[in-house]
Amino acid sequence: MTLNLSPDSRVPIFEQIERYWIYRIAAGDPAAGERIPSVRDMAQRILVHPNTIVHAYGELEQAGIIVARRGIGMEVTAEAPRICREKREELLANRVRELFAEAEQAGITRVDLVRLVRDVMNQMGAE
Amino acid sequence: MTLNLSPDSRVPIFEQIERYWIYRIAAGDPAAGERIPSVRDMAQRILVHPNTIVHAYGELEQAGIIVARRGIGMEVTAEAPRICREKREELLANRVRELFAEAEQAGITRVDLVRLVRDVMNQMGAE
DNA sequence: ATCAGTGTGCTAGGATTCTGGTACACGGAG
DNA sequence: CTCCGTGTACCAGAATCCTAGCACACTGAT
Repeated sequence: MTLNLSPDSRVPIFEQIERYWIYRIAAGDPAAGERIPSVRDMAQRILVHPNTIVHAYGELEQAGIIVARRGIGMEVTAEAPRICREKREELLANRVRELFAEAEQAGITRVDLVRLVRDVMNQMGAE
Repeated sequence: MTLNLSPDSRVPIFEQIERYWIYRIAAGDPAAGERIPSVRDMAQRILVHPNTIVHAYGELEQAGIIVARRGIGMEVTAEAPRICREKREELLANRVRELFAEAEQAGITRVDLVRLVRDVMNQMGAE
């Protein structure tokens, strides 16, 4: 799973970074007690200003997902896996809700929406 | 079909207005040759600054959906219905693609995604 | 003690979006 | 012609996001 930044996306970069770690921790890769890359390290990896990383990490810390250890790094908390799995569900559910809302405003019936979903799925390949 | 503005949404207000008319024209309500509300009238209706309406209408005009008639108003072009139906499909298809992309990044299998879609659908009621 | 690496705090500027206000040009009704 | 409603053009400010740079405080290894 790689972080693929979209600078032109409407979701801010700091939030793309935030989601990236939420999804990774939810998947169990950086487990509780382990650390995620330092602010400067992460900034250099993805070619983003350190302040943007600080912003993203600040959100994760406020959510209780990581804890800052001065001189050490950012450590994944014990509750992080549970929190991240919850947030993952919430994020995707919101996406689905947005899709339904858009379809409703567009006057598209659910049948046509299902057909559209199938078309897109086929178009993306059976991956 | 009512314009329900979301000022806190990530999609700019001018683009919400633009989509609103695309969906309405695609549905055939303001037919070709008819007019949509003037800049000032629309601004007063939805309590938004006229400049924001100008921005939205400018996008519609550049897409060939409306044509500005000075002293008269904004008139729906003959090609507008076709253009708007195409754009409607494109907008929704993009939403679906975004959902799949997000699910993939989150490490969610398609089976679980389908289950999530059903849950949200049931939660929204059988409307 | 010294040093490198870490998180933290601050100020500043550019880009985009929206709001606010003003002025000008065009067309139809009186 | 005069007036009103129309689209158009400009300038300015607030808010958010990102970039940029700098200084400071803390931790561990040397």
